[in-house]
Amino acid sequence: MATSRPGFIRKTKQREVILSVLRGTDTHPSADWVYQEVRKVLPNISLGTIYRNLRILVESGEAMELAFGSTSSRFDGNPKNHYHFICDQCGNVYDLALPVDHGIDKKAQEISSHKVVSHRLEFYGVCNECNSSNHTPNRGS
Amino acid sequence: MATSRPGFIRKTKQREVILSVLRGTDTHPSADWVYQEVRKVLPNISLGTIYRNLRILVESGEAMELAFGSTSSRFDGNPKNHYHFICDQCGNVYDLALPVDHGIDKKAQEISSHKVVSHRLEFYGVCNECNSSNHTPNRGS
DNA sequence: ATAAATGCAAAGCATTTGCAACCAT
DNA sequence: ATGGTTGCAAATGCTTTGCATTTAT
Repeated sequence: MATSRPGFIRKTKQREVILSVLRGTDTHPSADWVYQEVRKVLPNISLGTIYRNLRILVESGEAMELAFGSTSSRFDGNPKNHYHFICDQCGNVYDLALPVDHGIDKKAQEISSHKVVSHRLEFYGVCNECNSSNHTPNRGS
Repeated sequence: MATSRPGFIRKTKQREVILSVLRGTDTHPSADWVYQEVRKVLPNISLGTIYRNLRILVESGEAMELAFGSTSSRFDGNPKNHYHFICDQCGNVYDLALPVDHGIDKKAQEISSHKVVSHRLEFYGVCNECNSSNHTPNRGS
């Protein structure tokens, strides 16, 4: 009789594909981008399922949710803390190889008296790509 | 004839009050909170005007927009860069007196090859207030 | 067999926008 | 007088949710 336990999370094709899509890119995609990708494999999947599973993945620590402007969230298949660079011009998000500074949490805790357990650090500016296209001299026109 | 210049931003009672409300609090309020406050002074103001003006203030550098979770944006009347602490439990946002590390932008630029111009740093954990209510021993029940 | 998960569509919310009236310049 | 600004309401866009059905266990 103990064939099912309440609170158990089943393994489904949908969640499997969603996670693999997320792991297979470094573009920090939106839910909709994931949707379009997953649809290539599972044409009948619904957006609702994408959102539900992204949430499950984030809550179980297998993925990370990134919220920048007031626009849509982006997701990262790499769950361990790392820093990002966001291009002010094209909006692309890049991973940074900068080592994570764990000491800073302690420092913040000392001066604030709150219990600090983590931090999030993002850099802004103009990315490589945008920068080079801007500098392209436009002879003509 | 030169009585009006295109692109000029007029001074209005509405924007004035919005900015003063924003400057008058350290709670990093949402647009709706600002709306409710401003309404006490200007009962006929509309939410749309709040949003339009918050945007103008942010773009002109007089305020700052903070986006954390996928919920609503919060605004900060202090436009110069400083760090925040967000309580995972109650969601409150606090300013931190931690000095801003400008050198870190340079470091990020070196290892990334992007043009880094600024950064944003947020700490997470449990705030003072939540922490003490949690630790209150519950004798009885 | 059973409850978790899905697909679908409707609902929810924060934010934006079109437009006629209004008002600062 | 002119065009930026407002209030209002409708529209948008992302995300969530209710429900009947399907599916993993």
